Amino acid sequence: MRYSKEHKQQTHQRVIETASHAFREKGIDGVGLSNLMKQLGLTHGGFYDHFPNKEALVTEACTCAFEKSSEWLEHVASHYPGEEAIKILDSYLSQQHRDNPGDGCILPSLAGDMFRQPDPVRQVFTEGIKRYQNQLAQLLEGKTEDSQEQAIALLSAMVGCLTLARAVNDPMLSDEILKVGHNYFSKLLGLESRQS
Amino acid sequence: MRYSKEHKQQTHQRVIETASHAFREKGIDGVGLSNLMKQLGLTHGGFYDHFPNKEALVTEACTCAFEKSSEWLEHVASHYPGEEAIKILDSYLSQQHRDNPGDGCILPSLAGDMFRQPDPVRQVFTEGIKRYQNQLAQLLEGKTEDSQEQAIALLSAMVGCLTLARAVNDPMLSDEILKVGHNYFSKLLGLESRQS
DNA sequence: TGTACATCAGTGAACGCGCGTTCACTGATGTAC
DNA sequence: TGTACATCAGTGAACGCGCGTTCACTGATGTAC
Repeated sequence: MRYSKEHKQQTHQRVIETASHAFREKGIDGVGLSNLMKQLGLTHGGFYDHFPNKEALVTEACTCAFEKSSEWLEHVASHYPGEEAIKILDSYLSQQHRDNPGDGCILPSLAGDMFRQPDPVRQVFTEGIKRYQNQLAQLLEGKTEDSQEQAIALLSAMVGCLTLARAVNDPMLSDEILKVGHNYFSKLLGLESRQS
Repeated sequence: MRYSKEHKQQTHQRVIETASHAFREKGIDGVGLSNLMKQLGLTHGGFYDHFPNKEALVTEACTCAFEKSSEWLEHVASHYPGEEAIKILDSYLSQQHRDNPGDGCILPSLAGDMFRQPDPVRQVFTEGIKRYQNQLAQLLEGKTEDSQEQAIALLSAMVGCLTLARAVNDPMLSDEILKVGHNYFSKLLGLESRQS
């Protein structure tokens, strides 16, 4: 079949977005290219018209996931001026986020495997984390003097908290981890005094 | 070959301990049973004299890793009375720990994959995390009223911090993540005022 | 003390399976005349 | 407007590979006599 000029680009983008979701949900090794293409109504052979190999897809899919997080941060920044930080905590440490890894932040899903990945993928993560840090720092700016440091501490804490909340199979413990994390990490930001 | 009575038990234990290290270093899917047995000077066929399947090894190896963490906490508790919390942070967020995942805490290595694992493995993690929380809480007891909550918040934060420090391939950023995490999370514990 | 035998931890060939990757092919469509 | 052709996104059989798992076998050793 021959298609319009943008058709191949669209397919390329669809593969990336489907993969981005699937990787977060099932892990990188948990997603086979054959199954992935089938999800899109295509066959596995066509994959190599779009990417030289699986690793290239992984880097593009991770880039895409970080991009989504960046957009989310911008969205929060523009819609909740003055209470960005607490909104980020609310959303990041929500049951909704915990229960839908495929739609959420890539860090709790895949960061734990990063030190075992080839360098191009780690590179994408490194840049993604730096960008995350910068954007968070911007939102915290003015509230503290060391917003860059606060940003990376907050990101670390949120990632760990969501990771543990997902890991346990006891729903009550999981809920508690989210609740306690939300409570303590807002203290970390000095938000406690603002709220009370 | 026929051996002394304890010989099989010893082999069983050696498999578990080698696997426990290998899983943390290479991930569960990254460790093949054939290679694992070869590391021990055995052949892959013998594996099934010790375990019904790989999943059983995974649960035993994870249990073993949590046990090691528990011993480490006890060690800190008995050797640094009065400054347990800061010693835990020092050690957990150290370059040594970051650079040796195989010998370290299982959580930054494998917790991110747990929500994709079968239930028996998640069960081991759930119990391990509860035990971690209780032991940490005991060390914090007296310093705060809500030591259970503080314990799980601290654990979350440390796990996330080490995970990100390992994920990035920029050594300076990685060091900074550790340093900033150490700084901020000791604030979270109210240790800052104690030290200054 | 010496010999025959039972035990059983460990061996290694073989299995089916899904993986990433390759490649000769297809066939609908845009284009040239 | 109608026809022949070139394009190229997508097809699907085939590849080698490592995986988890099975199983008939081995052979050193403890034990019985």
